[in-house]
Amino acid sequence: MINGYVKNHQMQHAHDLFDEMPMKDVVSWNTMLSGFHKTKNPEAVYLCLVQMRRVGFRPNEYTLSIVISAFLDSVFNVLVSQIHAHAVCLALNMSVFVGSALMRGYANVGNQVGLCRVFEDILVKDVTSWNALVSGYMELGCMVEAQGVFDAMPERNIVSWTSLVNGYICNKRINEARSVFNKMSERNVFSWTVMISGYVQNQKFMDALELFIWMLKSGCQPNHFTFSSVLDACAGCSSLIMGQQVHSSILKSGVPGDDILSTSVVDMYAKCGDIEAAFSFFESMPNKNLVSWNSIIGGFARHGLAIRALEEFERMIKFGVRPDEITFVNVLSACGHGGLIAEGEKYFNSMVEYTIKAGVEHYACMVDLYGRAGKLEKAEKFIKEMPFEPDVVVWGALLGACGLHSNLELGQVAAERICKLKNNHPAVYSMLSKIQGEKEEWSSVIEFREMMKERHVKKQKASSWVESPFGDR
DNA sequence: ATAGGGTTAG
Repeated sequence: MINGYVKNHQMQHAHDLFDEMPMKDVVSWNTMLSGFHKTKNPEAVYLCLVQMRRVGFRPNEYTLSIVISAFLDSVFNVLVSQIHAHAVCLALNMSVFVGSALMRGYANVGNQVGLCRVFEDILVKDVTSWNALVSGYMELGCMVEAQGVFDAMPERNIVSWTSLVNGYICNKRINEARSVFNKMSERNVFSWTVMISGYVQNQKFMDALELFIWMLKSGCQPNHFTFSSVLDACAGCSSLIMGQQVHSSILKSGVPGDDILSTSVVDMYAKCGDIEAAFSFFESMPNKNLVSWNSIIGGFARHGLAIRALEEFERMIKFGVRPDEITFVNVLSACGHGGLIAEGEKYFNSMVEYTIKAGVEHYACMVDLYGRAGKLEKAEKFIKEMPFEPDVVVWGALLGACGLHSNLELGQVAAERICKLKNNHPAVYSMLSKIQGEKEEWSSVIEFREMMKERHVKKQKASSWVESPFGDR
C-alpha cells in the first residue's frame, strides 16, 4: 500500500499509513526514503534517515543508494563522504549499487580521489560501474581520463557510448561528441536526444534540426525530451515553419504532453514571432506552472505588448503562483519596452513583498527603463546607488540609451566602463560612432573606424527575419 | 515489497 502511494507521488497518504504501521522493517523505511527522493525532497530523506537510525534500524544497500542519490545537487551533498564512511563501517562499500551511487556523489562534490577510491572498492564491477566512472570523470572535466576509461572498459553498451558523447557535450566539445556519436553502431532515443540537445546548448540550431530529421529517417521514435530540445532549436533559429511542423509531429506522435514540453511549445511560438499562437496554446494548458507563466510574460514583453504582459502577471498572482526572480526580469523588461516607468518602479519595489532580492539583472532592467524613456540622469543615478558592482549589461543598457538619445558625454562614460570590463566590445564602437555621426562629427567617426580596423574589432553579425530575401528558413 | 549508469522548459 505504501509503495502504491509512493509510486503515485502521494506522499501525504504514504506518510499517514507508514505512521500507522505497527511492524516496520527496513523495507518499509526504504520505501518511504525512496518516496521522498522521488518527490525531490532531500531534507525529508535526511530527516527520515536520522529517524530510522534513532529507532535502531540498520541501513542496507538499498537505504544507502537511495539516500546518496537524494542528496545529489542539494545542500546535503556535503554528507557524501560521511555516508561513504558509514558504508565502510557496514561493509557495504563493495556493493555495486552503493558504489555507483557513491561515485555519482563524489563527482557531484568535485572529489576525484573519492570517485576513484569508491570505484576500486567495488567487489564485482559491472558495465554500470564503469559507465559511472566515465560520467564521473566527464563531470569533473577530466576528458582524457574519461576517454581512457572508456577505451579500457571490459565491455561497452549503448549507455557507455551515450555517456561519452554527453560528457564531451557537457565540456563544450561538440565536435568530439559528434565524432563519437558517428562511431556508434546502434543508437536509441537517449543517444539521439543527447546529441540534438548538445547542438542546441551550443547554439548550433540548424545542426540540431538536421540531426532530428536523420533520427526520424533512422526510424527512432522521439520522446518528450527530444521534442522539447527540437522546439528549442526552432525557437533558437526563429523558424516558425519548422516549429509548426514539430508541433504537429508532437500531436501526431501521441507522446503525452507534460509541463516542460508544453512550455517549450509556448516559448517556441513566442520566439518565432507568433505571439497569439503562443498565447492560445498557453491558455489551453491545464497545468500552468511558474515556468510557463514566465514564458508567456516574457513573450509578451519581447513583442512590446507591455500591458498584456502585466495582465498575465496579475492573473498569475490571482492563480496563486508565486513569482520568482525571472518573472520580475520579464515584468520589468515589459515595462521598459512599453515605456511604463511608474509601473516599472512599482513592480521593482514590490519584489520584497515576494521575498525576492533584486539582482543585477533587475537593476539592468531599471537602467534600461529609465534610459529608453530619456531619463538618463535618473538611469545614471540608479547605477551609482546599486548595491553591487554594475556589470557589462548594466553599462550596456546605459550606452544603448545614450545612443537612442544622442548623449555623447554619458555614452563615453558608459563606454569606458564597458571597456574596463570587456576589452574591445564591438557594441561600444558602433554606438559611439553612431552618436558622433548624428552629431555630424565625421572626423571622429572615421577615427573610430580606423581604430576598429587596427584593433581587429568586428561588428557583431546581425540579421532580421522581417522581409528577409531568404524567406523563412 | 525497496536500489545503481545516459536525455527536456522560462
